[in-house]
Amino acid sequence: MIAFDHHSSPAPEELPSLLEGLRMTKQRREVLSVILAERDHPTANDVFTRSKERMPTISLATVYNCLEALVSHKLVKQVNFERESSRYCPNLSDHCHFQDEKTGTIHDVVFKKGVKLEDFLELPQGTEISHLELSLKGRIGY
Amino acid sequence: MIAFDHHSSPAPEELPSLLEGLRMTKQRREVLSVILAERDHPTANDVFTRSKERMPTISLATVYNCLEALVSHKLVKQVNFERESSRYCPNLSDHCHFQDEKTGTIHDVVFKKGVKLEDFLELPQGTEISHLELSLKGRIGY
DNA sequence: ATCCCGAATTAGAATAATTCCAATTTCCGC
DNA sequence: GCGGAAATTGGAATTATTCTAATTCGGGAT
Repeated sequence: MIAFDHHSSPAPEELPSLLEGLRMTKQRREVLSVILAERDHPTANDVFTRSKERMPTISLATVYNCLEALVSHKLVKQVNFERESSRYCPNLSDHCHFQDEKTGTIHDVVFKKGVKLEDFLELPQGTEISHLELSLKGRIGY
Repeated sequence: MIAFDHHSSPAPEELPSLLEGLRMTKQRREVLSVILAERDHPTANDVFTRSKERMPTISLATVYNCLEALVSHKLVKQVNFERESSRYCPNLSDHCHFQDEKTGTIHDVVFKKGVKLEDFLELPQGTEISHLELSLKGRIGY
């Protein structure tokens, strides 16, 4: 459709390394599968609602716990727009997010092939970036 | 010191246009002066504390109101790091933020001269970006 | 298979940042 | 100086998230 929305889930062969040290409980599997099922960047509460359909006993606290476990094991990315509630994203490729102001929809936006931070930022040498989050808002040419 | 921390406040001649339609009450002036006084990216609560020294009757709600007025009139920028509380920044130049994980200190980081979004992002044509926020975390080569 | 123990889950309470509300107060234009 | 719209105020309300303490789960050792 549009150039947004390239998508990449973990290649099957790299899953084991990501799972290292993460006990894959049924709640975590459920939460992960909810996030993998659609790529619409659900909030914790969205995930909670969807998870309950197949696992009615799951609690919101558990959803938060699972999300934090999945994020810290890099199976899922956490996405923030200003002070809105966090959203979760199954696309593990290096990318950032664009929120359509008209609809609220969030689209993945990929970096151009090969660009490095130093190409567009005046970063003092020796700076090690451990985390980067780029969030855009605007309108699409409909 | 380091290449971070370029700083630019509004040029005196463009202030009038920014102030257009903004009633500069004494509370707003106080809040603005607190933010201008240091470039340490204070939170709303920091601003509240500092403002109270010279204006003991100011309320937290007013600080929030003033901040929102100043931000929407582009006299101040709002800075977000994940879900931390918002911080406020007097640097109006196009820039982004780096948080030193060791100290928590936030540094301004400028974009390389002349870079455009399309240079490093795969943006579908026709996309109009109205807001961009890039937040970095990491360590400085001390 | 059973026992043990640390880890995960749960419900609900607690916290923190921010926003809302309704009652003044301020202050600009007449 | 007066009227009215906008701003300020204190406190209550809201919202997302985290914490707590009790319970349950599940994998490894026996």
